Amino acid sequence: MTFICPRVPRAPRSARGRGLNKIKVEDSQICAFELLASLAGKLLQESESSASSNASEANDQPVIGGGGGGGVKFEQDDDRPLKAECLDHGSCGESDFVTQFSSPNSDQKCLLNEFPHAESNSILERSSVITNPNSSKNVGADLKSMICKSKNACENIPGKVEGSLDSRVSCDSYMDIGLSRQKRRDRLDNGGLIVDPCSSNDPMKMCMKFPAVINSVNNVELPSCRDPVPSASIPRYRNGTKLVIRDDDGNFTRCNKPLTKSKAFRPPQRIGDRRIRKLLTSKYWKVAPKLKDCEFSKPAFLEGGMNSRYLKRKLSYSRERYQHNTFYKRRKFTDRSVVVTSDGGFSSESVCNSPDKNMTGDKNGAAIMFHGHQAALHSKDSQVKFSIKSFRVPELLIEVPETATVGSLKRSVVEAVSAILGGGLRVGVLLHGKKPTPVQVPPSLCTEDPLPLLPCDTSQLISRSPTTPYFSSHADIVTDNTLSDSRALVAVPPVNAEELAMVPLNQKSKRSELVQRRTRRPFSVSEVEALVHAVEELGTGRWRDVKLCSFEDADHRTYVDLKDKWKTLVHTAQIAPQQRRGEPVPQDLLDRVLAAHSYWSQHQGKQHGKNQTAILKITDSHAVRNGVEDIHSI
DNA sequence: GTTAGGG
DNA sequence: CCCTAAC
Repeated sequence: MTFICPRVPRAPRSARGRGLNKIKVEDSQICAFELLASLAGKLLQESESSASSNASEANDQPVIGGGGGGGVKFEQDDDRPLKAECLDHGSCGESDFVTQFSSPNSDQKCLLNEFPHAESNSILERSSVITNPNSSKNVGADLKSMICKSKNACENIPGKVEGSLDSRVSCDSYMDIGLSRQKRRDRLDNGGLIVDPCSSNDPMKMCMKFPAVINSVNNVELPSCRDPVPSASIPRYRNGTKLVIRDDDGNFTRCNKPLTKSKAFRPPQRIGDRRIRKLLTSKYWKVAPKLKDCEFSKPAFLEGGMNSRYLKRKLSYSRERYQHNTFYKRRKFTDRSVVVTSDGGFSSESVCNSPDKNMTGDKNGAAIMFHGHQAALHSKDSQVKFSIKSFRVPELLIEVPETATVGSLKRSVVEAVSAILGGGLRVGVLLHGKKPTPVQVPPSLCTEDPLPLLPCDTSQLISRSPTTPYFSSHADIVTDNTLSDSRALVAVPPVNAEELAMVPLNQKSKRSELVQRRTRRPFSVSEVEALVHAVEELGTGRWRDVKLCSFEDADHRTYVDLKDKWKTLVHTAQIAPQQRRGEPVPQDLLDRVLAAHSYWSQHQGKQHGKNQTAILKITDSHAVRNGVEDIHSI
């Protein structure tokens, strides 16, 4: 899975910004998916294997993933006891599962971290579970795992885990995630647990297929939140990438610059609104060299809490038309900083809206949120839900114009990634070396075939869910314990409408998804009357004047709207009453519409003055009811 | 930025 | 209502 796009070399400022700049992100490539799959597999595995464990109050949000790697957080349901082996700790206060990924290059084996028993909380439990995948088939364990990007991670200390975790990703159609009883005490200097996506059996092969390899720099650490030895902990953000795009000047994408002022004379909103809206169009998404990101994004960024509509009005008398959805959506995008890192990592960090504010992502990996729902201990149903908060794209080349602005760069990245993932995401999980029953999840919004994101055999597809690079999408993996063969069921719950709206699933829907239509606001009779009157006076070719004349205060009516309405009015007046829909328009108004339409059609509509008088006459005459012909006679 | 039309 | 070509 290599995505090649133009790269933007980090050249001297002078050099950059000239000619066609290209951005290439390819360093420290990581197969986030592998990692994710591995984690998911572990989780599932754990579910199965874990025979008994006390549920822990997972108040803390354990975070997996060091600064460099994807963070995976496993948290246990408060409500539901986790059936796992607790190490004499009774209840585990937290289910922290910290994992670190080390550079795959160096070692393709999964390293097992050992956590002090005394201090380990749920981690120990989980570790034990992992260690003994086969120990129990009763999956009472209720795991709620969340991969979060957390700043708290820094506080976490890598712990040791008894047992070994072997996560491997097979090169064939699916990811093979398995747990190995064999303890691998290979530890990285960072002391993190290493999960190597690459199959230990055939590392080379793995690497070849998955260019993205975990760099040592990008190790994912799974520190134990309760690790007694803070010193062992590795700063999460050591290598963590806060995705922020900087321009050549080092300016961050988030712009504090206020929106440009609006014209004093004409309704200022036009400029801003139009511009904003245009920016949202595909054309601008591709390249918006001359547009300042700040112009449209700033409010969203800075005014995160503000009502988008309010912002617009405050900023530029914007019309509801553009403000509402546009800003809203943009804010959604912009709230998440996207960074193109020189080290090749593409990732995003999203503002986690979830209760867990500790969501942390690793630049190298994907952050996965696991929602564990464990049924009763005796329940046969065990569910593990996870959502991908972010993940890394091994290679992404984006071509941008030299004049590209920060905003355009960001959009380009988003677009490119969206294109890559637009078709959906395939995730294969293999538990205990068993091939899960392929489960196809109808992509809720995908209309196109998914792009072969992974060199996997589609036959092994067990999960296919629409997702996006950094915008949270939720795919729930449900493990049905009733299935002895470790079949993993993947359920894709309805996605939040807003999320969907902001997540382009494919090229085709991208535009439509990006810009939401304004809410429909049918013209009232009074509005129609005002419109008719204005057109009678001004003609049909001066919509801006019509707007200013009769709808100046109606921010939600643009002159284009008025023009459109007139068009529909004319049509309405020409069809049989039975065919008309919506709020009935008084026939007299429709007659006036026809009259004016006919008149201005004959008079090219732009002159008024004398014509205005004429139209007034027309409307007052009975000729109106007799159709166009009568008007001509006038 | 507006206008005019198709979608 | 949206999108855009053409002004």
